[in-house]
Amino acid sequence: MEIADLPLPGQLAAIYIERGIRELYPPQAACVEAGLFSGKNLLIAIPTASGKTLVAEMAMHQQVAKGGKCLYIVPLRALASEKFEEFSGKGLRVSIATGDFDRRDEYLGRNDIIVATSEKVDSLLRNQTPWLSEISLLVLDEVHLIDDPSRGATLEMVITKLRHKNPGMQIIALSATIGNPEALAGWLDAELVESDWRPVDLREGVFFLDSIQFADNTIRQIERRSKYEDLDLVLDTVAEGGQCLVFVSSRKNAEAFAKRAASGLKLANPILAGYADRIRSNATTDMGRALAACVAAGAAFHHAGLAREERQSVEQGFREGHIKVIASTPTLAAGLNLPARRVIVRDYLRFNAGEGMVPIPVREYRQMAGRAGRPRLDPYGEAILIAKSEEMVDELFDCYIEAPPEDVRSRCADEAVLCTHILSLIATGFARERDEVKGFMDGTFYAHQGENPLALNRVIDRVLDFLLEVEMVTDVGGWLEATDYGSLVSRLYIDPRSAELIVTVMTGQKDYTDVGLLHLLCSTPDMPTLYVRRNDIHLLDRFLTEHLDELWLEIPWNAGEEFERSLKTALLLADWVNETGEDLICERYNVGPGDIHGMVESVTWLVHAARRLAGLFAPHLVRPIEEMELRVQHGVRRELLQLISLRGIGRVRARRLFNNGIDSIDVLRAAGPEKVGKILGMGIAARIFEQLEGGSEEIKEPAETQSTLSRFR
DNA sequence: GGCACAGCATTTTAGACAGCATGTC
DNA sequence: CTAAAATGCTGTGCC
Repeated sequence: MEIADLPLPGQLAAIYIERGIRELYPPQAACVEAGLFSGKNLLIAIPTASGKTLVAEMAMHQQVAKGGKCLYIVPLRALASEKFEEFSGKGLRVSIATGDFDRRDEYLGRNDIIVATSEKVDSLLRNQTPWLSEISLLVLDEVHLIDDPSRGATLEMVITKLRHKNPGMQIIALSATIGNPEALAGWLDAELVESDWRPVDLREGVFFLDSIQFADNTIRQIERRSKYEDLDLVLDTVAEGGQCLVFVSSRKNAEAFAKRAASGLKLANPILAGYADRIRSNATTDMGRALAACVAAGAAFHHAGLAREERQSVEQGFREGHIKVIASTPTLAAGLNLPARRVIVRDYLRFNAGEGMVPIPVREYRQMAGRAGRPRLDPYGEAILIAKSEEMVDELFDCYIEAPPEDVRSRCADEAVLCTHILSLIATGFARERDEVKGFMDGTFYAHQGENPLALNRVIDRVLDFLLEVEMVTDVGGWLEATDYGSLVSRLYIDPRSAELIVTVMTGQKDYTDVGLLHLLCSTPDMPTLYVRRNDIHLLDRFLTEHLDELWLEIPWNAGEEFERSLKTALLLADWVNETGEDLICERYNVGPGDIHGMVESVTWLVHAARRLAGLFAPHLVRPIEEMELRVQHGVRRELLQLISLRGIGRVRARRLFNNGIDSIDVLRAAGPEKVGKILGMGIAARIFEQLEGGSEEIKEPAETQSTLSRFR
């Protein structure tokens, strides 16, 4: 099927042809035949990298040409920016909406295509964003994530809500290969397009000792080049001019493998040295320096502990072909499009709390294997599992290569997850009575799958009882309505159980303490907490003996792991707002810069929520929490709050000014550009003074921010 | 006494969404 | 309250 024959707006067809895309891949053509351009809903279950995005893009352009508006939902923020880039510059107005990056809502609605995470869309729905009802085409990237235990329900609810709102809307759902695509297609009233066609051949096999046995029964001997078999597999690919992606089960494994690979490869060239220098010069931790050393030799590791720049360097270095191997935790499995000639799944077991080492799902193996083979660059892709014993060879064939992927199933019936969604249903008027809530749930995938409806009803009743009891919802003669409290919680996008904990503790609290607040927030189900190691117990004990009275929450008599985790996390954050160096924090808590960033991000969101809740229930705490909100955002002590209100001044520069006797904006102004220039450099000083000239009303004084109460209603 | 090392005991274990209003070194 | 792999620790044997 030729591009030129499709009903595409002229410019898009021209762009495709200019880029060498003249003909559709067979699965893409199948989508057209299934009714892509005639408004049919489609569920497209085909392998990664076989052109799903293009299908969606064509439909979006056609839809916009008809005067429609498109919403493209992705599971990851990184994916949102990847898609945003891809859709931009093709004649349509494209925008991105994620928690960390978006344009203002009113402008968002003026775009033709909006790329957003499912949580962001949920949040927009909760805030009654008007343009959502104009959406005429909904694209769901990676719909199989509806099966994700923690986030799947959000996606399912968002889909259900949007369909409820816009009954005529076209849906294009993109999915990895799954076991029960018919069920999902049935729910979405969609035509199913299924295929295992790939633009690059994929050869799957199992490696044991010194040879790979492929699924087509061929065998490939791997030359012994090192004393590690898994490394030989890498060196073999590199010797042939390919790149490798190695999936392992833990960060430690990833780092260890990268180091081994580095010493096995021993590459050295100016480009790699350049990457290594870039990483090393920004590195504040041992981990960063280790990464730089690996990269210098052509290897790298990749996991969530890396700083953003480190991650980007690694990805870029690999994409450009200089870095030959990345040893990665699952970060790279589902995220960015980073293909390699050979994918090695070294660890097929992964630790799971409560279950021990569990085999990873087939779907995840497929996801990783799908990374093998770069279209147009590699002659073929290889996905290799590593067997640890002779018997495992056959077993790996049976359990992964030949195994059908798992079914997806709804995660809606989970009480904890449902709590937040039912509150939002009521707060936004989707449901006003108990039966309407249940009626709404009839539109979910859960109901479609015919899973026990009574069980769901029981959960709904329990959740509603909880929401009534904590007064987030009122029931006047069967008429359900969110209270101011409930409506705020829904819009803040926090778990009602978190809100309730925060509120009960805050209202019984007279004196504000930093640790009290931080520990409270870390005890909330919305806060991811750190793993507590044996050694940390000393740290925690020492803190408790000295600062016990500062905690807001009582130590439970049977203080267990949960308590220790929240306390450790709170201590890390307390260090952060006391300007403890990043390197020290990393060492003390055994985390990477990326972890710090993640935790700061989460707690900033929760401090904000706590401040708004304090506005309703504990006005005396608003001011100090407001202060903490800024401190946690910037990682500074109280004394720097004035300085960081200036643009261009962050944690480090503010501290430098302060230590040079400049402790306020007035003093800064009096000091003059020369003195400030000596401390921070002339360029920055100039920018600061330009800002000061520009009128002081632009500078937000932390002490003057408007009261929270007036903002609420 | 000091060292190497086997063998046993203990420790550790992936990821990443959301508010709000604009900018770090 | 999982189980595999990495790490830590103890004790033995040897010089």
